Amino acid sequence: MRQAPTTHVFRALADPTRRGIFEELIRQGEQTVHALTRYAGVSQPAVSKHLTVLKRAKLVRHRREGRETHYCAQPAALGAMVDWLRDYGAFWRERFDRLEEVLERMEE
Amino acid sequence: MRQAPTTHVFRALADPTRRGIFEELIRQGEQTVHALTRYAGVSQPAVSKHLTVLKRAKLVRHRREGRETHYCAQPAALGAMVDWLRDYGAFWRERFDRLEEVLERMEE
DNA sequence: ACAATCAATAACCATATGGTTATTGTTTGT
DNA sequence: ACAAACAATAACCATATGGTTATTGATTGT
Repeated sequence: MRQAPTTHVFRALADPTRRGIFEELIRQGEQTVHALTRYAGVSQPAVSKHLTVLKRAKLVRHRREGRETHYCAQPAALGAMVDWLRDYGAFWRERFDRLEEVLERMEE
Repeated sequence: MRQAPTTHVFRALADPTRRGIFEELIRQGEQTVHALTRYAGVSQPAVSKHLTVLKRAKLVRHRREGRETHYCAQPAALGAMVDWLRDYGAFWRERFDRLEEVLERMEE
């Protein structure tokens, strides 16, 4: 059974270790697998597998540079999630007000 | 290892069948397990288990009425996801513009 | 009273998942 | 040339997951 892209994104971010890796890439920018392994608290192969899952969801992109591989976040893939929330979550107010503030700050 | 509430929400919505049940509850409002089973395309026990997972994430609430149980969506639990997106997804523009449109329409 | 309906639980199963250690293939520094 | 470093892959393992059928408990209609 082929998975819809939305499901790929949701599933990829469902695991806390994997979400942590993605968050780290957002915060710190491009990182090598080595650096991410130091951060993640699991083995290097585990990190590589997580990165594969994130890559399948298009949440990360990689760039080879000699013996090291640099990964960076591609937050555009979060679009699927934002769209879904707009469709199914926007009925409910409040939290979106705070999001609106963020948007206003972004206008500056 | 205890799971953070954010992880509960992400995990609950990662499964397509479960997400479908939640979407149905958002769209159609309160439903009995029976009605959801007709919709979901899996067995009644499977639906019950999915509802348990959604309940753990506080995405649904239930109300007993005689022999039937009525479930309804609690979209407030999506707040965890919106917050997370604001923190890690808001760096990136475009899709948020469309979300902004939604917010503007909601002003009316 | 009793058959039927509804929903939860139990018991089970196959597969997916998240982790490990070991290995391999490159690339790099000396 | 060669040892070390980096990252991917292989092989493996325990447990979680998503499904099933069977059963149970409660409620309802006749």
